[in-house]
Amino acid sequence: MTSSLACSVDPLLQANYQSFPPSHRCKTHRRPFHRREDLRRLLNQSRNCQQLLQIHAHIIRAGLASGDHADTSLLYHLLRLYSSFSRLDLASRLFRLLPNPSTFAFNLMIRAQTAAGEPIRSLRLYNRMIFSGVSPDKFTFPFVVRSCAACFDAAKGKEVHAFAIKTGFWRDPFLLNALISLYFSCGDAADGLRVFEKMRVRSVVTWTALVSGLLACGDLAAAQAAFDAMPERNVVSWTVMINGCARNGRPEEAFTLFWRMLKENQNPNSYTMVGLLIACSELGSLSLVRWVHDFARKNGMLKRGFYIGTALIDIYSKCGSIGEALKVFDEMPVRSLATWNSLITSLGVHGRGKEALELFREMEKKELMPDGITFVGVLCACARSGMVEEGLKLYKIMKEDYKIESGVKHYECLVELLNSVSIQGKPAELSSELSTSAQQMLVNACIAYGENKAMDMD
DNA sequence: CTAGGGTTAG
Repeated sequence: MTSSLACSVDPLLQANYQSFPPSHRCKTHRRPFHRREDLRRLLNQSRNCQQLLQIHAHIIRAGLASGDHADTSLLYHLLRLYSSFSRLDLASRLFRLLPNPSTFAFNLMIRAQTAAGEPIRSLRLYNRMIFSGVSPDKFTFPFVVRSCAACFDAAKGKEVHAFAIKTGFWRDPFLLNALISLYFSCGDAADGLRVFEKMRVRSVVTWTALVSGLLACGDLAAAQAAFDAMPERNVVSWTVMINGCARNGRPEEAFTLFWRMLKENQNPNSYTMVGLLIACSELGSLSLVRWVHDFARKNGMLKRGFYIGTALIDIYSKCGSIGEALKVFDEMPVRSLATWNSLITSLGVHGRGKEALELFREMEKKELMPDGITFVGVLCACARSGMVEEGLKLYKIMKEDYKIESGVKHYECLVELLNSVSIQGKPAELSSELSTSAQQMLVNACIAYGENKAMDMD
């Protein structure tokens, strides 16, 4: 029974087909599907990745995955669905097995790689596409330019730009808008502006890309002028401008823009709220944070997503209200790593080290991968709550178990840890306070920190 | 299958 699957190339899928419990397999499908229409219908109805894998197995069994009867449209459909479920791993496996990947297949993969935060792979794929003689189309170029932007590679962007001109896509608005963002985000304002000026039809998106680019270069005045000159504005344009003011030391203007936006009947969304919260942190006004929070709640923006919640935790804490930060965390429907990091850091800063560590443990239990920022949070929490031994133990865990490189921030926390020993009035002989291995680690850390500052403190 | 905008360390 395995033979028909075995020739089908991918052990993962073979194992997958076999791993379905017989009951499940039989209930939905008595026997493998052979008809393309059935398979297509199933693909259209699929709600999760498990189902996709199952259908994939059926496609293979029906002999439609390779050879003379390969049904490329089915496979491309499947490829699209894998990437829409953010399963880059499965998409790449499938992609590798396609006999002659079409432009469409390459486009899907190039886009999926960038979306997964792998812009370099995305660019490599583009190179391979060109090299193997598959012609790019109008979809390809915007994806590739966005990958260049993610790599801050303006030179590669120019190459792609040139090739797009050569192949006749020089006036594609999707490409040109992407190029504006690319050049500005690489600090190349002159080229960004040149693209903008050459465009004959400028959509809201084009204008917004310009405003956003000018803000990224810190040119608030030019951005403001461009914003005022826009023929029409939408939520994104307003949000970009609000965010830009908030991040460039003009929090009041961020709010002024927000009132204007409401007056012009533009509906703000969660992106807008985050911009306002950044402005709040600049203003340090707890009541204003509460107002924004309330506005977001009343407009149903807290029911999904984690950006507003994460920003709220950070800002409530910075405005002194750790209680409200905790409440936000508890009520969040979804959390990201940054959400956890934010609360851990907040608790630490507020001297509630024990709770910070509890939260860290809970995170580990949930098999959420901590990162360098998490450890800055826990180490700082330990330092401020005088938990020296725990701090050093965590530092060790960070390096040995999680293989996270320590950066300057981590060393700073270690120095603070050391300080906290003397703050507590225990004179600087760490010997009485720390285990031998802890002492050794501390010494090593201080040496690695590169200066004797740390040692001088005791 | 296309575009422009967001969270955490300091």
